[in-house]
Amino acid sequence: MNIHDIAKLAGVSKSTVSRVITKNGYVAPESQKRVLQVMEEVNYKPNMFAKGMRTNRSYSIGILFPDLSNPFFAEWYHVVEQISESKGYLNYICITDPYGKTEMKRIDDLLARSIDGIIYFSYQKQLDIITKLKAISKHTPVVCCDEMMIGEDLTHVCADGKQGTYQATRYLIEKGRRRIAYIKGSDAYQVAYSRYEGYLQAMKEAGLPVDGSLVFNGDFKMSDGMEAASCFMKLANPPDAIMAATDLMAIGALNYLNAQGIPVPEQVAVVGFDKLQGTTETNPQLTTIELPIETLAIHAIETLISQIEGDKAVIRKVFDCNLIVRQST
Amino acid sequence: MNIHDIAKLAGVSKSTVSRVITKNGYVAPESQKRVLQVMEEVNYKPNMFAKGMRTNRSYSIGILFPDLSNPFFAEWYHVVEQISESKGYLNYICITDPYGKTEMKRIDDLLARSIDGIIYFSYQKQLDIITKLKAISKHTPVVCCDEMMIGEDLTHVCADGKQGTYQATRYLIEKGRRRIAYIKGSDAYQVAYSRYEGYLQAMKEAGLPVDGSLVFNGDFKMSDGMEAASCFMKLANPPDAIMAATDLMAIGALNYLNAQGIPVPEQVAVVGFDKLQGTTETNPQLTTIELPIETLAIHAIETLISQIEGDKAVIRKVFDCNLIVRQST
DNA sequence: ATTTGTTGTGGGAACGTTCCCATTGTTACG
DNA sequence: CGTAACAATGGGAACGTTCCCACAACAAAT
Repeated sequence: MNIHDIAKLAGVSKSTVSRVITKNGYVAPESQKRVLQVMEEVNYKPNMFAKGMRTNRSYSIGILFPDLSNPFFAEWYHVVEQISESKGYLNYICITDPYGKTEMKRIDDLLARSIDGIIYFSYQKQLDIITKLKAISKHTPVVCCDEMMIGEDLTHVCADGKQGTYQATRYLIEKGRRRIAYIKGSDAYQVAYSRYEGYLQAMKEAGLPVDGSLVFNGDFKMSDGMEAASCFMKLANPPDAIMAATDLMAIGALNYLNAQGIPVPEQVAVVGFDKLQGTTETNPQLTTIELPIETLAIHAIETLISQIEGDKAVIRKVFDCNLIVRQST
Repeated sequence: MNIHDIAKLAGVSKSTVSRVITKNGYVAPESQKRVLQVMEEVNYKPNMFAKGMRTNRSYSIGILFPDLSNPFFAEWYHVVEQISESKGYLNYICITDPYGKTEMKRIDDLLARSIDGIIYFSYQKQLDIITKLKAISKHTPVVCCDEMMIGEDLTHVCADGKQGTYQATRYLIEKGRRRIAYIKGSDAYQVAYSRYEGYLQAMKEAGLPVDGSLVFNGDFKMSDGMEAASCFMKLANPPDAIMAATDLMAIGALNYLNAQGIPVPEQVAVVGFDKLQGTTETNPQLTTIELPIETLAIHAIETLISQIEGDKAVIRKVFDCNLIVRQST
């Protein structure tokens, strides 16, 4: 069933039908009514291929995630999907491996499908990908969502994890904590490094030394948090606060401290990062740094769509992370 | 840059270029080489709209999830994405709300994009959707992944949660447990009900009464598991085993029992469902029923693609869930 | 009375592929 | 040597849209 059949059934030309569909040009109210009625009756759906061939628009967006099992992405996408659908777009989701080896291939796959725009997430900063994204953005809008893109000449919408950690560290210092330990995420993840930098900066500004034995290299797992806390508390001079690059590791640390009967926050304060749902169910409730997921999602998709629909400027939006003070500090 | 330009650059006709691209028909090795070389040089990408208009194939698949925050879907999709990409397909991901109000709209959105196939997940059994899917599957392959579709005349690939729970319940009975409590998931979710049925069937077959006070209506949250265990253990005649419809609720129950100093598994055995990663880190390690996620994912996508590529039969694959015996029983 | 502008309509080219058909060599075989 | 089969090629229609263009009817302005 095509535009031609509709035209015949409604007793008009295909041009008139096209004008009704695209809402473009003059068409008599009566003709319009008849065409719409026929389209409804036969459940006419325009052919996207033919439409796309003429307009070069697919109403499809490509999104690259490094790893969907991270609840951040699931939550972010929930919000994005709703907005994009309401504006007429559907999203391709590609999972790139966390070490970025498959990103090029996925980007080419997406471009081959004439997507209208790309949203890009990654765990690592890769120069060849950045070069490619810049080239692509000359003709197809690209929105990057990693804070490692801050400073690059690419549209980006992200949160400032460095600022978040800096803020939390300063808060601990103001509350009188002096020996503040830090559980890092894996260096392979750029975001982990940014967070760590916020800690370093706050310590430095306060004139506090960063003791090497108070920095633990974790890998985001709860068990890493337990191990880190165990190492810290066995030191001759244990810390009076523990910050972790993720809530999961903070919960691990909390579990260790609870099991050992070390009072939190009296003896040791604990701060996480992410504001996972589970962090209100810990004992004591975990102080954490909130990643403004919904804000990020809304701005990412709205920025992309505005660029698809004509906005040409490079847009940079960096949102702050808020410290959520609860019982563990 | 189109097929015409390539033809001119390679000194052949567009027909020959087309033959090279589609690998269809005779073409001299020398011509082929030249064409491929030119395509490489100018980084030619065929126009999917034009291609699709002729072939009616988009190499795109639509997937409907009721809720991406459930780690099952994330893990399942990781596997599916890799396979579909290797076979030349990319996937649209739609999130339908858990109560199924937006499914119709999303299905229409997908069909408007001429997807080659649909994979459908839902939490609830809805007759109008089933009718629609059956109609669609006359021209576009549909694979359903919910066990509520067992028995319907629709291709499905799913796990048998009833069988899994049945098997685990029998195991507990064989080990001498007699008062077995069950923490249900919400009735709004078909899968929760199926699991519950397995429990009922095993109890009935063993001639054990199902005491109403030993069945708790939960809602999948960890706190529901704690509450359930608390109710159960305060009974005059408390259970000697607790099964839960999900690991998360089982972990909640375990936490309560540990906090109360009730020995697991000596006094009460605990069994979960899902085999979440975290279940090896509990104390004691949780016995659980394994949902064969990878198997489900592989068969779902391979079944769909085989149907897209010509297989016309309705295919039904139902996989067993395996009991993973660990320390909590 | 002629021009100008507005409203409404239909015809046809174009988008970039695929694939059918016709044509030309070349090889194989009776 | 004639014919059939095969290998290689190019021309052109078709897919279902959009959009430019031409044109008709009529109203308003000159």
